[in-house]
Amino acid sequence: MFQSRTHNCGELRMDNIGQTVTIAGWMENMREVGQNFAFVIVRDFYGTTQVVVDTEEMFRTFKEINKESTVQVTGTVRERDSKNPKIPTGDIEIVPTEVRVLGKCRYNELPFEVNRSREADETARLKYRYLDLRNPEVKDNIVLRCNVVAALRQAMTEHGFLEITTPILTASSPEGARDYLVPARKHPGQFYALPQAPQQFKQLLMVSGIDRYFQIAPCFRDEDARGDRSPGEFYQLDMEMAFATQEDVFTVLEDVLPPIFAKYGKYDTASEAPFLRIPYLEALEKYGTDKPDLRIDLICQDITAHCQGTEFPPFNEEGAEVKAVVVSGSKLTRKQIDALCADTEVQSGKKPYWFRMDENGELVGGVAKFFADRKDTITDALGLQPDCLVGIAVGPRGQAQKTIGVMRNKLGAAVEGHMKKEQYSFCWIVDFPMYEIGEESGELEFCHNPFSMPNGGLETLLKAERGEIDPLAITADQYDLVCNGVELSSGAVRNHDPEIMVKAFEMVRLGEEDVKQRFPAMYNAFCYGAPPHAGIAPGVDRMVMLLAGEDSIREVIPFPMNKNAQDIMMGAPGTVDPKQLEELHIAVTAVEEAEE
RNA sequence: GGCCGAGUAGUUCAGUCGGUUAGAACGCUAGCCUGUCACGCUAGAGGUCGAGGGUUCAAGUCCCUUCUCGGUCGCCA
Repeated sequence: MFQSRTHNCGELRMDNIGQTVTIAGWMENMREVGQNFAFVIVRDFYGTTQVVVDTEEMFRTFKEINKESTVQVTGTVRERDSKNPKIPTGDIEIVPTEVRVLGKCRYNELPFEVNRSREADETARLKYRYLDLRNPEVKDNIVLRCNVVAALRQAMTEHGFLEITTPILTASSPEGARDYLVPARKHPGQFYALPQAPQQFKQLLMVSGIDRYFQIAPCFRDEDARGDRSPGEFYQLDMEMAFATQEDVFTVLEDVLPPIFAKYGKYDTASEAPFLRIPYLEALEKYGTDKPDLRIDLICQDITAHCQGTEFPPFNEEGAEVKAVVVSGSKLTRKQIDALCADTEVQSGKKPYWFRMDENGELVGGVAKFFADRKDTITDALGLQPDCLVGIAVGPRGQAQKTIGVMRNKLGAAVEGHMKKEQYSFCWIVDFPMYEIGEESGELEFCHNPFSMPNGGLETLLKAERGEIDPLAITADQYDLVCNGVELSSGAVRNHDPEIMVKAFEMVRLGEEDVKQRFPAMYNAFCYGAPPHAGIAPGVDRMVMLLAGEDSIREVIPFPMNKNAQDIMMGAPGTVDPKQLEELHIAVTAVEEAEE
């Protein structure tokens, strides 16, 4: 029979010497170092403890047990002959008197070695996630996640926020990502949708008089995965404040996040409150992206004016802008530069160019010859010194910015001394435009979401309507929190006025009926007296990923799905019993047909 | 959906110009070893080279098709 443990595998010390103890855990290893003499390592959540085997009977007992079986060991604690300072329990060992197998591991060969699971094929890790999680390095990320979530809860509660859960089965939202749908048994042909975010509910809570709301909220979006984006589902620290401005929201996060990053982060936090605020357009111009990695000290520049009249055709294309990023002290070889340019082209969709100033102050390599007739001007404009490498992007503004932004990241990481990798650098991106010209439609569309309050309110929209200002110049108090080039969070001061909401929709050729139809609950609620309100929703998974210093978001999710949104451990998604489909009034078209 | 990369022993990988019996490390099995801690030493077992087709006297290697996984772009209010 299984008895209670007296100790876990991480706590025995010199003080326990002489005591009779019972531990339990997984048999990690058996090192046979002599005839009928061996060391057995037992591992549990808390650590590992060494059991010394020095009788023929015990040796035979342990030798029959497959690694990774669970065992219970009762014995006496004694001081080790040779101690191991690398292990917390390294001063002691247990001389066993009784050993019991609690859960047999039936296989003497595992899909991977537990302690080296991070090197194993990801598919195998995900299929045998329970083995993967036995690896302390893997488990620690999940423990970190628990600690971070607990700290977030505590901090938000201390700031007067109430944690309120909102429905998981709700209505499909007409905007945004693809929905996950759930058939409604009692309503043939109708569907619930899993929430992409609790956006509308939290705004309704504001109208309800809840002053400060938060939730560690599950969000569901049926979009493709990325390294930093889990397919299907993820968690946000969703929050909203009534009678609040953008600054009020910033103050809360600048108060809540830094201590958590300081306590649980792998690196130091470089940013102090208030975090740097960068207007959206300035971010695009200086960093080539709206999620700049401020650990890199490079700034992009526009050199369009200096490229007029060059012999290089791309510089002279209609509407082309030329952007440059200069990195000093470059020792990159021609081969390295080419590889870097190729990577940039893959990621930005546009080939970048380059030239450099050599150690003698001559412009050489790449497109250098096109600048030969204006060497002094360009040297002056870019502040070139010997051993400077210049990355160049050409194209319509957006394309050129994107390309130079990718180039900036790559050069910053590749050239010594331009990136402080081991720190957290925060910034707010502010003043997002309210509208943009849609690439497909060619007409005015909402740039991000339609819930934001345009700066200047109704008056601004009316001016735009009268043609007094460019609608593209209208900004919103909409903001992103960025850390190390990762978009941690997006938020806004919301539009709480039905009249302004309708007007905002009219700008994109929609009207009152569209607002009512798409957001009936919110529109109705706002007609009953809504407070001005603002909020934000930092991604929990991404935050933990940054804190853990991981590049893949799957390392901080307990049971992640693979790239194709499959849980190969559980077999999801999978087919279901025809009877279930019948109850749900669902007919499945032949898959082949669906794929045609 | 596009592009790039990968798929060879239980695992991680190597495999030259197409050429004899497809190798290494870890793991596994057996033996040796009384202070190991990534224990060490000796020996052994273990392969549908992702799948299908083709070229060839001969294919892990070349060609075509296809599947799977990863990265990336699209997408992600």
